[in-house]
Amino acid sequence: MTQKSLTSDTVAAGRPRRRRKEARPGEIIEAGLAEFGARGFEAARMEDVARRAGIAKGTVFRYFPTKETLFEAALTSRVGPMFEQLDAAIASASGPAMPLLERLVTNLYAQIGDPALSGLIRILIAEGPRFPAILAAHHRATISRGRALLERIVARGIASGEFQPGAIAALPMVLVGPAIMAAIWRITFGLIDPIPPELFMAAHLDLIRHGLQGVATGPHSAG
Amino acid sequence: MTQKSLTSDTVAAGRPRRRRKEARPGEIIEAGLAEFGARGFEAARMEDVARRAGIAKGTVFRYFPTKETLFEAALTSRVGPMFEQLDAAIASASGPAMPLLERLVTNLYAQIGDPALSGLIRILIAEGPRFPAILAAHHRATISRGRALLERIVARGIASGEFQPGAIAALPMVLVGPAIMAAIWRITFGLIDPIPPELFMAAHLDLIRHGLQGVATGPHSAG
DNA sequence: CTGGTTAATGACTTTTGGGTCATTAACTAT
DNA sequence: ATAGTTAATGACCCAAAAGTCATTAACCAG
Repeated sequence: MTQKSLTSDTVAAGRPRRRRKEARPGEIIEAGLAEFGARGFEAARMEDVARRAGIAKGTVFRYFPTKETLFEAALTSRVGPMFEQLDAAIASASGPAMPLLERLVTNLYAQIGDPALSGLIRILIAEGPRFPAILAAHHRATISRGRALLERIVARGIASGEFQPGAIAALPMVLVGPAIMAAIWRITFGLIDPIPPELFMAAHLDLIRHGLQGVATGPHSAG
Repeated sequence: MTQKSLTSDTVAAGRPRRRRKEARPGEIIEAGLAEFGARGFEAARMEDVARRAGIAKGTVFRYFPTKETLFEAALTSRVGPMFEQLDAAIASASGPAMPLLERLVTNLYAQIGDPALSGLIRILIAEGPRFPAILAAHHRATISRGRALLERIVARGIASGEFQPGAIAALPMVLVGPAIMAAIWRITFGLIDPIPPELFMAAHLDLIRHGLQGVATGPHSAG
């Protein structure tokens, strides 16, 4: 009597139930990722997550005891090397460094097009301070690896005399700055003022190429 | 009798009241900006905004009828040309374009250091989709002006033969990509893995310089 | 077919926080 | 002083959403 007023006549009449213990967690995580990405942690509703996953709200809580748990699980499911194949390619490649760098940048722009990645980026920026552990996990698994990859390419280019040592070599990260900007642009002003990724990438590659090859300037440069 | 149980003996005992009709809105906006920047729109608590502004919760609502109103007022208070002086400087300057560009970039890094701007950036990225009008306002007032400024500098450099036309000239935005990346880095991995802004700026300037001056390559370039 | 196990359900409980308003008191004009 | 005006207050109200759990029914073993 403490709960429920419905008795035998109150029929659920919803969609048929299905018992799918194995598949649920993954589906809930996908739904959660979508909701968190679209609304942010606080604004996302567990009931919407459930609806998106095609189940009842209570079911979500059977698999993830709290909203925070789901959030962490969802974001942790996405930590992982984005550059695995690239990494291998770099290790086995023997030619000049520039094509490798171009390949990395091209790869980056391909990833940026994926809405799932946009969502992830937005979440990390928005909720980072509230979930530092998640930030650290992504830093460890994705960011620092990407950075190491870049550093390896640049180091190789310098060793072969293809690239000039200097401030860029000290922080090869800057080389992907424009791609980061493209990603941010997409998730902010992309709707108001879209910029074709090809345009961005072409300008980016131009910038990198001439920057890294360096100008054969003597002690004086301007004319 | 419908409200309040406190009678004459229940003394507030808080800090002394002060009537400051003129100063309140601005102070509340500052407090709101800080809270929204740190937590995001949903997670920010009106009571915390009040505490930060040194007033009672009810007072906030005397000036801003809803949380949304405060949010909009706070973000709108920050729309405005970030590049006003720079704009004037460009208009009156007559020398080569490169120093102007360097000045713009240097200026950008100075701004990035300001935590208020970091907060603003985070808010725009996180809450943009929920408040498209605010996004549009910033695009109009700040972004598109900055872009126009950049374009003017690059156009001038090309006219004088200082810069090469090409993909970069078609999208001068890429030239500030690394600064955007630095700002994003700061608000995400800045605590875990800090990068000195000088390092970023030095690499950025190197990248720009050699990219824009172009390499005097003949039909073949590699050696 | 049948009884046992447990995944799934959603009405319900609880907590949280936006928003209200009767009361208080700061300031002002006389 | 003192009465009038209204800025400021915070206890309270209530809707919304996280989280609970008694009940239901899918699936399976025998």
